[in-house]
Amino acid sequence: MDIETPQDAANHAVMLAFGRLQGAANRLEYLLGRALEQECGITHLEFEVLLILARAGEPGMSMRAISQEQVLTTGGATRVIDRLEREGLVARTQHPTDKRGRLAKLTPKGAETLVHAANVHLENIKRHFLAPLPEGHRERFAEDLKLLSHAARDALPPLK
Amino acid sequence: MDIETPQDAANHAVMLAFGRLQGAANRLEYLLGRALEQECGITHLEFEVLLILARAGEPGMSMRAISQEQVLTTGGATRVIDRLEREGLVARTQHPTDKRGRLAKLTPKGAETLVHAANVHLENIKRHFLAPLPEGHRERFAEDLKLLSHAARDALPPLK
DNA sequence: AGGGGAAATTTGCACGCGCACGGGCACCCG
DNA sequence: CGGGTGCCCGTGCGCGTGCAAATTTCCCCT
Repeated sequence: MDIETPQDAANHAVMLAFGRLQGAANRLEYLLGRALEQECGITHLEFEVLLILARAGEPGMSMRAISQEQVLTTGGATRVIDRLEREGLVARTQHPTDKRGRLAKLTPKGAETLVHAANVHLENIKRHFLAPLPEGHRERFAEDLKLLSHAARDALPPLK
Repeated sequence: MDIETPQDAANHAVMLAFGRLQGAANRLEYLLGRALEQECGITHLEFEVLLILARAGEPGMSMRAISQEQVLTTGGATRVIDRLEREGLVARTQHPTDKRGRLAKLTPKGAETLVHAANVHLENIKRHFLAPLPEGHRERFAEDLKLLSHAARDALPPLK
């Protein structure tokens, strides 16, 4: 037991650092998410999913695979893809060999929307994510983020 | 315009880095949040609010001030404090001079819960947040997080 | 070949939060 | 000193997501 009083907790450097990770991520998500919604008509989550589908390329991706790229249950993935499909940004196809599975892939309209949104998003990332960091810190910061993100992925059991 | 194809977007280093910030934060929040819920009976947000109240100390904090420490509307703050009050972890008092305002402060039970939760949380932070980072990177990483968090706070207009 | 357990997706339910509005109060200006 | 403007808090509504059950299909073992 390291922490014995509320003040110990309140001023703990490590806990503060973790709080700032959450704080930075939450504020940036809100800030940049609003911009995407207003200028492109998609939420930040939907943008990230389009990005994932762009990486996946041709055969498409299963609901489960999508859910594991984000912090989502398969049910959550179903509904995100539902919305994107309704908007015509994504198309579902049957899995070629497994009739249980369905694959989601970008439509041309989805690709177009993604490109537009990415330019909007990138501008905001530069302003709010890159600019505050000292020039010489950015590369190592990104590298550490990668380590953290991968470690967290490995530690997180697949959501139902 | 920098990005012209979905592939440009999918492989853009800066966008990838931002995605990893979100990914790491979301996964860690889920992972550590579940632990807090199961072992301490409070959500991660509730924990962060207890921490904020511990820092605030005696007079207490207004709903608005709480909402601005997190990414919350005042309505959201009202409801978080409602739950914490129902659990006996927080007490509301009238603002001494302004009859519109109410102040929330930790109860002894809240302080006790906070200390317990902080120890649980800290253990998980060490394992999932500190451990994946190389020894020599941690200090600068925390420093950069602080820069980012503060910049984002300054850029984010107060939520209604 | 048949059967049972596992897997992929979808869906009803519950819950938390942003949003926007309403009531009450403070402050300032005339 | 009175009225208007604006702030603080609380609440109804809508939406998105986790959770868990149900359905369909697959796959392995006997």
